[in-house]
Amino acid sequence: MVVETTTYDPHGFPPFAVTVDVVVLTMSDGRLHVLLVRRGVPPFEGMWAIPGGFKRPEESLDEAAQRELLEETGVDGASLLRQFGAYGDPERDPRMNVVTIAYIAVLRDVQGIAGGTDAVAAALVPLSQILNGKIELAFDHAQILRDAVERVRTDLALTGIATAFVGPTFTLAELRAVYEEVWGVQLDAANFRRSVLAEKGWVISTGRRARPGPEGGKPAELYRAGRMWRHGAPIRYAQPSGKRRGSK
Amino acid sequence: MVVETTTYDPHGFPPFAVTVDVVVLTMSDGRLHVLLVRRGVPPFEGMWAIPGGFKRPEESLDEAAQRELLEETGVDGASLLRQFGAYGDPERDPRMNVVTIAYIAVLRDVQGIAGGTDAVAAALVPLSQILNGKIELAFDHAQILRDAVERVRTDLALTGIATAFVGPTFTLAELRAVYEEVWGVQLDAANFRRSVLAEKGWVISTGRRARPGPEGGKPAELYRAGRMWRHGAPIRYAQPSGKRRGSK
DNA sequence: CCAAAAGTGTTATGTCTACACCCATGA
DNA sequence: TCATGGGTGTAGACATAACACTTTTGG
Repeated sequence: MVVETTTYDPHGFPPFAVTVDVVVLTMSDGRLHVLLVRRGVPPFEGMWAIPGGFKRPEESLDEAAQRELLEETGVDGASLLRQFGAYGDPERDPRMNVVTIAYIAVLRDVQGIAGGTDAVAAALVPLSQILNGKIELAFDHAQILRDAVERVRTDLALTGIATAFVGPTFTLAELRAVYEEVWGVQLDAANFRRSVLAEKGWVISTGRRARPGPEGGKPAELYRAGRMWRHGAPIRYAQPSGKRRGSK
Repeated sequence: MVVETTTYDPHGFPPFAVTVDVVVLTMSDGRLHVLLVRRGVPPFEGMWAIPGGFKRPEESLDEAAQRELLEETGVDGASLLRQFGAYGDPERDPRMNVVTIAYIAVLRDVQGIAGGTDAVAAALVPLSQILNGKIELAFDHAQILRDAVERVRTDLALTGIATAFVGPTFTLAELRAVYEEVWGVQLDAANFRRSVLAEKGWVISTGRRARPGPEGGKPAELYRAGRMWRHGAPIRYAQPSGKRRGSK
């Protein structure tokens, strides 16, 4: 079979449609949200779906994902995109054979994130609504989304993805909230702080301070992300065993 | 653009060829090896390439990978296959637009691993020969292989992939050798043993013992993999900082 | 007997966790 | 002044790394 696999005829191949889907994740109101679009035509008319579109012959997969992200959110950021899976079951689209390459894009919460697109058709939906089955998604998009969340969970401990959820400057409480929400745990604020500050290069103090919330409290120091996040993360994966406390 | 992405015409899409490539990794003679096939026709005639082939319209990506693995190695094991990336640069195949979905398959070393295929055209090649550029690969296969190795490295700490490199029963030295070779580190045999035996469910003693090597030594106990490997690995990632010693 | 590799014991060091306590702010 | 969250200190539990030492084999 080696011969077959290495000497294929350029013209005798089965053609497929190739699409790129982008799972846009963001932290809104302390909760993980995903950007979904509502389908206007069959199949799955009226259902929510992950935004995506055809790969063009002249662009790479990464470029296609970047283009889709720009079209859907107005955000131009190749660095935010991360490919995490390909889906090609013959039945995944009832009309035709479609192979889709799925990407994750982590954005910090932006008001009017769906501004560049039709406001009625796109919305930020709380992830919990989908994971618990309250909202059904078109095609195999529920599975794709579950896989995306799982990938973000592991990437949180392995890469600097956490800093993509927060703004260019952030408090350590904001950063901690990302880990707590994505992993579903409570992290000790004191120990979290020490882990992140232990090594120079994770977070860099800006000297400025955030305004306390409406209920008071000491103003938190504002940091920006250091270079170390390119090589990993300072926080290890914590089991979601709710026996921890914050700094309430 | 939402409308465009959700209402595409089933007949107006750009067609692509979709292939599945399988990076078959194995531990041979204490070294990580990859199964390659030699191309018999242009382009890249005579060069080594990762085995693969077209996805068929009626099969899923996983099934296509499983079929390719069976055809190339005679091994039937869906559980060994792990999808890790998709590659679709327009220029990656000079003849046509090909999107390939790449899989890793970890096998224990088998004599005649390429037995089901043309023996002249397939071979197990030491990974070092490719990573250091001694052997050039066709297409973007060098990149695919680098990505595969990187994925195996992280999976080693996160999944039970280490046990796929060894046989159904194995000594702890064999298991340790997998980590040492893939990570490029030396692990303390005593501490490795304790980590793996600390929790019941990683390895299970068979009661039998392996024959010592040609240079003597105490016969090592033979273990089989427990159920815990489904949920992770007992060994944490160790930096390749050669300042450790084995139990020589 | 010796060399080699498996396997056990031990100890210093480092990391993690939990929680007490102080600080700075809004109301 | 009180409530709220930011930020520091610290003691015990736990994990890790290093390596001495014992065991069991082949030659």
